[in-house]
Amino acid sequence: MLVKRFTNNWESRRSALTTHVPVPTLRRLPLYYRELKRAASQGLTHVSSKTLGERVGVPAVQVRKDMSYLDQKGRPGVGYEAQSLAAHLRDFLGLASEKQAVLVGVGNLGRALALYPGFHAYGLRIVGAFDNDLDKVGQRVGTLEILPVEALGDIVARLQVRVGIITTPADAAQDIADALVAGGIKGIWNFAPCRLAVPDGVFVKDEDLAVALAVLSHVVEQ
Amino acid sequence: MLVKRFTNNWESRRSALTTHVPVPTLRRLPLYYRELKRAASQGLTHVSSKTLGERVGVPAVQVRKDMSYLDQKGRPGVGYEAQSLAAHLRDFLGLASEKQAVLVGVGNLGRALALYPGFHAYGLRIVGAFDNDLDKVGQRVGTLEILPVEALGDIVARLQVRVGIITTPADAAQDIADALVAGGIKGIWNFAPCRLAVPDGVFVKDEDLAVALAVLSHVVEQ
DNA sequence: TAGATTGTTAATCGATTAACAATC
DNA sequence: TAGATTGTTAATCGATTAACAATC
Repeated sequence: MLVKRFTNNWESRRSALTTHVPVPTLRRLPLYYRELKRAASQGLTHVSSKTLGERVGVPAVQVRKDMSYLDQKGRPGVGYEAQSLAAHLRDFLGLASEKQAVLVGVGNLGRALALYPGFHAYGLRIVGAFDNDLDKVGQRVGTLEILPVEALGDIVARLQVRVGIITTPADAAQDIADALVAGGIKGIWNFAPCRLAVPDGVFVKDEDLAVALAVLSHVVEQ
Repeated sequence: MLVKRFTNNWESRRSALTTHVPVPTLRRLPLYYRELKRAASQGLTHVSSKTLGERVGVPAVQVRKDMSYLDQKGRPGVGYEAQSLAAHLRDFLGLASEKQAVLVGVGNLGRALALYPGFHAYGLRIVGAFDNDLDKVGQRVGTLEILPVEALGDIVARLQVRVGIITTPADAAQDIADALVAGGIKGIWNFAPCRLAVPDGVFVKDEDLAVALAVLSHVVEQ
């Protein structure tokens, strides 16, 4: 069932993505995970695809189909075991193992992300914050000292950091991406409003708030 | 070509969305807009679908197909007129007219969004910031005074605010959504990690950072 | 057993893309 | 004109969903 597939998706590119699971399914998994944990914390041992679907906003059959990609089985007439399914999703999504990340661009957004406590639950730990503004260098965001961007590639390489978060203006983003790639980064979470050129094997997730805003804007307009 | 369509998409729900344009296309439009403006500012009068596609990360034929949904014509052998196409996209997306928004939940993320200057270019103006923490009420974010959530519904109704931004914890989000809806809101940009129940006609755009993070996490894992 | 629910196949739906004639 | 590029039809691709037998 292991399928090699080319993903041309503009919002999550990677040259040759080898995976069991369609990207739309992959995006639903964290939602299932969230609701399974919620159910478990409420003392429920089992959750049906119907219930889970309602809480996440997809049809029951979609839930079952998604689970089939992961080879996760439920009990007919009963449902899925909440705890163990949550644990499987957590492992599959790689939320259990801590992943180090660096954040580049300590503006308002960068600062908010650096201070956001929720990432910890998803296994992300920001171990370095960088900025090219020498006035900011040396200051702190939370417990982190802001470092000069010149040190970026070196530190990424030395600490073997896997994830880079770019919260710089658009015109700086490509240089930052290049430095991250040179340091051996695996994935980039790009909040800058531009497309990044990266080599094969580096995954880019664009998080362009303007895109969401434009869609919202259009729909609200009339 | 006006088609009534039911959208069951978990990440952008609305009961009966009446539109010319498929949602995937709609999400590419702001990217085209961005690159067309960039091209125009560099003095280019025309941009081909090939060039535009390259900058946005989609095939040229995709660009042309998307433009055909909007009845936007290019000149064979020449391309699309950058200025006028950008203007059309701006109008279509409703970026030209200013839309008022309220923001609820002035934590780190809420504060960052409230201070984010980029929204202005997309026609969004945050006219109110709310929090249920009485210690925060009366303080300022930028030029805005933080107001108590009790005043939310009333102010939304009085100012006829169209957009609500929720940056509260998950357990508070539904109550906030209810208050927004009661005030007559049209669209909700929901950063809280939960699904909101809203009546037909209210559009919800979920912006769950954990979802992006989980996908990134999975891909980077191995 | 009866009722609930799963897992999977096949049908459907809709977006992407290939092909190519039309046009500047 | 020749070359570039558009616009659109039809083919393809892949995800969602309906249907239903299997199972607890």
